[in-house]
Amino acid sequence: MNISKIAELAGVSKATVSRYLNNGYVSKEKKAVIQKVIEENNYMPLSTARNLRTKHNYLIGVIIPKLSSESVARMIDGISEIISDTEYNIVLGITNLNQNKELDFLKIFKGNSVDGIIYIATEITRKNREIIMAYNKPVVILGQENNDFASVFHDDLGGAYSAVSHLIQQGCKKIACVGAPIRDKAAGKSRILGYSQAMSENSLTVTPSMIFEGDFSIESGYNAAQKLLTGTNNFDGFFCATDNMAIGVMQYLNENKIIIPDKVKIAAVGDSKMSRAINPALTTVHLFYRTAGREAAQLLMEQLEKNIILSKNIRLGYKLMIRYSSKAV
Amino acid sequence: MNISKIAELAGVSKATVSRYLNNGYVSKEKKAVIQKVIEENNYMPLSTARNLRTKHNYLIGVIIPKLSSESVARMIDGISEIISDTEYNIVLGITNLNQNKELDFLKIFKGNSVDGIIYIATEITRKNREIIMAYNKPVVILGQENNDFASVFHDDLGGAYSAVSHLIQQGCKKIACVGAPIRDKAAGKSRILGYSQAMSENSLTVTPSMIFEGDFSIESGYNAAQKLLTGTNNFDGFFCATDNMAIGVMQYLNENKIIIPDKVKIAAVGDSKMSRAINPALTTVHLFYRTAGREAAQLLMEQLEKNIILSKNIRLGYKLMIRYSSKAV
DNA sequence: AAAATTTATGTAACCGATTACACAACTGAT
DNA sequence: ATCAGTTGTGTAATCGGTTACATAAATTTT
Repeated sequence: MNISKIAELAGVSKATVSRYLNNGYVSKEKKAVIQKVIEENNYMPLSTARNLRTKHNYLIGVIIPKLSSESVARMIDGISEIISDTEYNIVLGITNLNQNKELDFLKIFKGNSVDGIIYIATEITRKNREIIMAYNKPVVILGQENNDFASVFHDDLGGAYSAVSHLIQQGCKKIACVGAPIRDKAAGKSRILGYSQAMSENSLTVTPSMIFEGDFSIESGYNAAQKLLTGTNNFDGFFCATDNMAIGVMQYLNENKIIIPDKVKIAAVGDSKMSRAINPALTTVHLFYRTAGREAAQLLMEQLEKNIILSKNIRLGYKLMIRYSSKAV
Repeated sequence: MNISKIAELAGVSKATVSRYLNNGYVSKEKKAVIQKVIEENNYMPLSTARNLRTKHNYLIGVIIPKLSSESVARMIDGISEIISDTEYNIVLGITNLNQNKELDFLKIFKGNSVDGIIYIATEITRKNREIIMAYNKPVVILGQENNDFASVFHDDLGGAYSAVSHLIQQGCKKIACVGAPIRDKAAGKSRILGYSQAMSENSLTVTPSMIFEGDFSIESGYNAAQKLLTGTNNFDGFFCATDNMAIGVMQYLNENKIIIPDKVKIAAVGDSKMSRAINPALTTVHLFYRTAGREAAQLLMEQLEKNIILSKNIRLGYKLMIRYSSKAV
């Protein structure tokens, strides 16, 4: 069933049917006939054909490192909240933290004709930038600041800074840092920087041996605690770049009967569901992931609607959620 | 830049360029020229045009209730693992547990021309079935058994049965059940059935007041515990249809100084990351979500490749992960 | 009442690829 | 040397919509 058959059955030209579908000039009488024929035949225009002519695809590509991460899931939920009011749909590109896959998806999406891209990047390399530059459709970088393109990001540095400052206020003198990979600008570099800044502003020294680079996993948090607590190191605080790694740290402390928050206080970033569920509840920085997703989607939609390319940058705040893991005793 | 321009620049017809792109007969010499021109111009064929002609879209629709659920995330990870080896991409339909949205997506996907659908359904109503029936492309129902269409699902009943049997073995006599909405065939109905079956087979009575219907959330687990433990009820065990709700139960027990597993033992279903992270670690049934996603994707791919519609049904097993929360004291 | 505008409709071109068909040239088998 | 099969290429049709253009009728403005 196609537009020509419908036109034939309705006794009009296919142009008229097309106008009916796109709210063009059609008389009441013909409207009624066309509607009837369409309903009877359960006709639905083939989007491919329309897309070819109109150069619209009503698809936006979303490139993400992985799904099984609460922060990513929340951002996508935010995106989908905005998208679902429009006639756009989301095409997912899951890279599994593989740099080449990111490039692949950028290429595929270019060819596969999505109308725009939301890109949750870990690291934006020169190559990535080149591809995006050559892409003549709107792109929004989500989760990290970027001056070349539109971006929506969190105040990772500020968040980390506030968490570490809080630990210091609660009496910590020697705070370890379990960071994320530094090539990850937002979760890695910025949060470690926030840690360092808070420490130095409070005249607390930071040595490289106080910092462990984890990989986001619970296990790496566990390993971090194990490694950091060997020898004469007697930390009284842990700052973790992610809740997940903090949970690993807590597991290790637990197993070794190091009481939280009596002996060691902990703070992290993420405010995941788990941070509230575990015992003791974890002090952590809330980042507005869902809002970030919404903002990114809105920014993309604005560009698609107005058919322009913006390079607006939106920074979102944070909120320190103080819970039991950092309580002064 | 389109195929005609490339053809012109390469001094051949566009048919030859198309053959070059699709591994048809092209002489070595022309191949070289075409390749050069394509590279110089960074040409990439417009998928819309190809799709219109070939009736392929290289897109599969994945309908899910929500993303911020570990089980769903794991299933999609499994799907994407299989998909990423092909030239297909995933179009996401997030329904937010809204029945109408499910219908909408089924319709949109039909028009938007995805080549097949993987449908993680909660409840398959008559209307849903009708739409899918009318859809002449392959559909795989993921997460619940279905005789009308291809499906990949877990042994929810068996899993729940084994968890409850285990609690009984550990000495529990009076076990409460925190279930999921019964209209959810898999997580709701089947798991409650598994609970009931294990109880009755061990000559333990079940009354309606021993069952609470939660909504998947941690809060509903908390509320369930609160409600179930009022009055003279003195449960010595809790079976929860999901880890999330079990965590809510544990929070309540914790706050009320009811020691786990000494006073009350707990078992759940899901084997989420959280179930390992919390203290005490939660005994829970592992379901092979990632595998399920892979199987569903493979089943869909098989149908797409062979251009047939199958209604194969694949049941996956389970594995009881025994942890501290159900330890006999 | 004439002119200008809006409404209504059909014809045909177009979007950018694939592919059936025709035909030629080359290869190998008889 | 002839015939069949494989390889190579161009022309033109096709997929199913949208839209520029032409034209006519209905409506509004002057």
